[in-house]
Amino acid sequence: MKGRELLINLCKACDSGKSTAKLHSQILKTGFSHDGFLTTKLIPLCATFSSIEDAQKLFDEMPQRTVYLWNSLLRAYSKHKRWKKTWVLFKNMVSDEKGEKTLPDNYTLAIVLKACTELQLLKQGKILHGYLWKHEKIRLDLFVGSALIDFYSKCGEMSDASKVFNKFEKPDVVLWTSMVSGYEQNGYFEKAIAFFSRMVVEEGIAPDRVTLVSLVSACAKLVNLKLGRTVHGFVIRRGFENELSLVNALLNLYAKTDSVTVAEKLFKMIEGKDVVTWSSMISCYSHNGAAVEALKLFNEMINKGCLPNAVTVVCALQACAVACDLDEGRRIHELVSERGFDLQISVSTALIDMYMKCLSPDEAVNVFSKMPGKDVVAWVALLSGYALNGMAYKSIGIFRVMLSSGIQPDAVSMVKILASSSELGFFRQAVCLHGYVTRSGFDNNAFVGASLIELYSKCGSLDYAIKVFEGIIDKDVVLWSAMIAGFGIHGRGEESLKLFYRMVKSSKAKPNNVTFVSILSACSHAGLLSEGIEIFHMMVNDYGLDPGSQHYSIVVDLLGRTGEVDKAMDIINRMPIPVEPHVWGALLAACRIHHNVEIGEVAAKNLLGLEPNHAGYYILLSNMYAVDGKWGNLEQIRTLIKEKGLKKMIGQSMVEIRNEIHSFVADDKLHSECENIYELLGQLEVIIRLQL
DNA sequence: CTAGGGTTAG
Repeated sequence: MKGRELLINLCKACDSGKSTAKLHSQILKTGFSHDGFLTTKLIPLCATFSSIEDAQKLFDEMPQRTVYLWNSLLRAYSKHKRWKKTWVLFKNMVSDEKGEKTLPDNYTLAIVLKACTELQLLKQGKILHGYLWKHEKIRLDLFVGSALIDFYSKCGEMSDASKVFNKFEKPDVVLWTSMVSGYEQNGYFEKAIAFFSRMVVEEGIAPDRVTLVSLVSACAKLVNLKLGRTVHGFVIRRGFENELSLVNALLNLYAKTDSVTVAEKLFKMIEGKDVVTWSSMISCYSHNGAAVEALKLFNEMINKGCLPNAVTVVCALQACAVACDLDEGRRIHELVSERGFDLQISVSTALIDMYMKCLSPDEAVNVFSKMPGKDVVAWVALLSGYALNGMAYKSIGIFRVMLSSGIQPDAVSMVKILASSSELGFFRQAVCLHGYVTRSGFDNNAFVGASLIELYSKCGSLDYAIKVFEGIIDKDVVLWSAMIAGFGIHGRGEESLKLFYRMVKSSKAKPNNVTFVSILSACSHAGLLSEGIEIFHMMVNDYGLDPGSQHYSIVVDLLGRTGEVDKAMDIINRMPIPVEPHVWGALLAACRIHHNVEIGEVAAKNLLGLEPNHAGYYILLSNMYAVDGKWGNLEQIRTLIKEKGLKKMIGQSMVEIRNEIHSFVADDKLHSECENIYELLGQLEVIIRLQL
């Protein structure tokens, strides 16, 4: 064999840094160091086994630079995700400055378009696309095509992606898949599914594992369990059930469709679980309120030697928040700091949220203040957290600071600030925020509209809520639900019912689980027992909806308020789903009102078994004993609270004086103090909200 | 020499 051929064959055999270095020195010795073909082979080897700098050196030493040589270096940088460098290199390649302009080929364009995608260089990518008009051969290359489609879809330009796709007479499965996942990633889930069925039914193209991943993701986002299960069946028939990414996507589907038991079964069957598998299952538990299982799994994962990544800790922190488990949350915080995960905004934000939900706002603020870059999600976690901790008066100030630091709110953050303000109940602030919503063009968003309705309702201004509601012509189900709830919290159950039936009769919007929460609780607040029970039956029989534990707790509450404690107990005994704490809580509260210590103790026993660290429930129980004069039992409970070191949220009261809100820790003196201020200032409204 | 995909925070 000739020397050069031998070296080429040696390239193929290289599988380590050592063998690469050996080969390199051999090439130098035998005088082939300027051989273009050999160097093109050597560059990727160097980049993988040695360093990208060494690969660059090889390139720099070449007297002549062919398009192949450029491509190998470009690909090396792209493999190392050095996108900026890739882009700069490409510009050097095609620039005429030193008279060494090299024309890019289809390989070059696929790489560079990928760099544009990652760097979100929309304008530059479009220029490249324009360049292709004159180069049909490159343009119709399938690899360039998929890179272009991916570029447009990741820049959020699906119409352009579709234009590229349509230029291909015979798109292959990758091109079809790029479109399906493009629609999926841009939130057009139905379109993704429609595109998939066009591909399979009309074109007869067999989807591969990647296509199915995108399809399953679309099902998960649409919370479409039925279709998802069909796809799962298809996956098994095609023999893809060991494809990890695909199974992980299916696991996520079951997580998002509240099919915890199915998810558990699938999880146990998965061989070679990776960090995504574990994270998905942890997230599944957190998402479905099974925080204890989530944290158990998190520890099991670590014990089994699977290293959690930033996403995993976010899922675990969510579980801590759900479980109100401050200790575990702090432990994970330590782990996060050790690994340096807290540099990621999502992790720090999850920490803020966790501390807030565990009622430790100081620790949350501490995390927030240490964050180097704060995005809108972090700000909103902070301001919602304050509201959650009884300091809603701080939220609006934080919102202002956020705006002045140049962060643009999105629809979700508007919903959150409106919700935080509704905790406060200041009418004037509601009007201001309403103005902001209108000026910023958020008023066509159904969720924002619903939040406004809720805000006005909670500020005591049903008239304004109705105005917002009636002002929206195309009423979404969330708007109906919000308005029904609005009447409900004012005790105007009859009007809630009227509105509910108006919706059923005249609107295209169909009541969903949330609507039934609103109408049932409206009935409960107004004591409309028979009407409420009728609605509950309607939900099951006419709408085929499965009542969640929230619906059950309202029905228990409804029965409890009207004194039917035994019937409430009966309902709980016949529940087809696990009885969650708040259902027992509703029963306990009813027992307190109606002095039913016997059932009350049953409720309390179950309740404290499920949530042993919730101070509120102990207080409810102790109040029940107090009403009944069972001071011994009461003392026991109080001691228990002390022993466990349970935290009760600090009650705060607020006064608005000349547009500024002042807060006080609630005590007996406060009421007279507020009254004094009110008297002193006469025209000012005084709001006192004492919390348990 | 090359492509499309899975878990996360308000």
